[in-house]
Amino acid sequence: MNIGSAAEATNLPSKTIRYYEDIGLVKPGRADNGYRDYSDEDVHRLKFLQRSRSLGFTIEECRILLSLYDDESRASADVQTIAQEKIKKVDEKIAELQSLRATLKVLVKNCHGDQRPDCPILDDLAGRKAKSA
Amino acid sequence: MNIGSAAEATNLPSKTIRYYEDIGLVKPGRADNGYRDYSDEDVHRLKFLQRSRSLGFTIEECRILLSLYDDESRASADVQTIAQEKIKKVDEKIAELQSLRATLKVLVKNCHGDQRPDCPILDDLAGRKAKSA
DNA sequence: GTAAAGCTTCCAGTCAATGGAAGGTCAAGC
DNA sequence: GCTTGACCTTCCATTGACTGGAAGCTTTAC
Repeated sequence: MNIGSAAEATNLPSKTIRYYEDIGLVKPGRADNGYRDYSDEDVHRLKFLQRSRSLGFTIEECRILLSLYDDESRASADVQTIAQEKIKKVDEKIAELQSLRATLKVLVKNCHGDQRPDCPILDDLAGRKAKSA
Repeated sequence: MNIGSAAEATNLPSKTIRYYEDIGLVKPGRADNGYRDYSDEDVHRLKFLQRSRSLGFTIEECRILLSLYDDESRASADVQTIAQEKIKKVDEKIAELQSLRATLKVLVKNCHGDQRPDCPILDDLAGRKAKSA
């Protein structure tokens, strides 16, 4: 299977697939004409990568997950630990964004949003104390 | 004021402050010895940048906000629009992370997390259908 | 035969810094 | 006066995970 078909099958851009090869995540064979040739197994690994990347695992985490996937004797607990750590990180990120959102909301609410040049958002960014709304 | 003091005053690393100068966001003067010399106004701009970056505005958005800040005749509505767009992006990101989190939770829940080699998380990543928990 | 699509490699750029090397300057202590 | 260390300078490389583009093959379609 050529890279274009692999790209279609995995929903990954060809560029990304070549990049994954560059960093050693997949090792497709080569056809006589020099084109990359993806086996079903290669495509499977690419799908694995697509799914785990879309779940927010970093490339290095994906590398570990793949090696655990390859390791017939791995402990299921090892994988669970990685996933749990990822959930924790996601939770932290969500909390951070929510706090950010709250601050932005306050700023927008206090801003009259018309053609006048005075703007409470800029005042806040500049560190000036805003009048209470 | 030397860069170290400016860094302390703004809670930004010196490296970052030099970078902001590189990309034209602040233009400190120079002392006779070649050291950067930050005026109160410079420090003020740096604080503005620190605050707006920490609120999730990109560098380019900060550049626009600063130019609006400099522009005595700007309309408050322009700033409000930028902030509202940012809120929308933050909302999208939060929703995405929450969906991600839900998926990870399901995976972890279905995983027995012991020393056995079979692992529903890897099965899912590999695209195999998991047995319902 | 020729044009387009698809493949190859290689290099540069993205974003927002961050790290480090090589070297100049300054203040304190002896 | 000398040394030590902190602080400053510039410049270049690296991060993460791709993405874009150029130059040049091969294959496919008509």
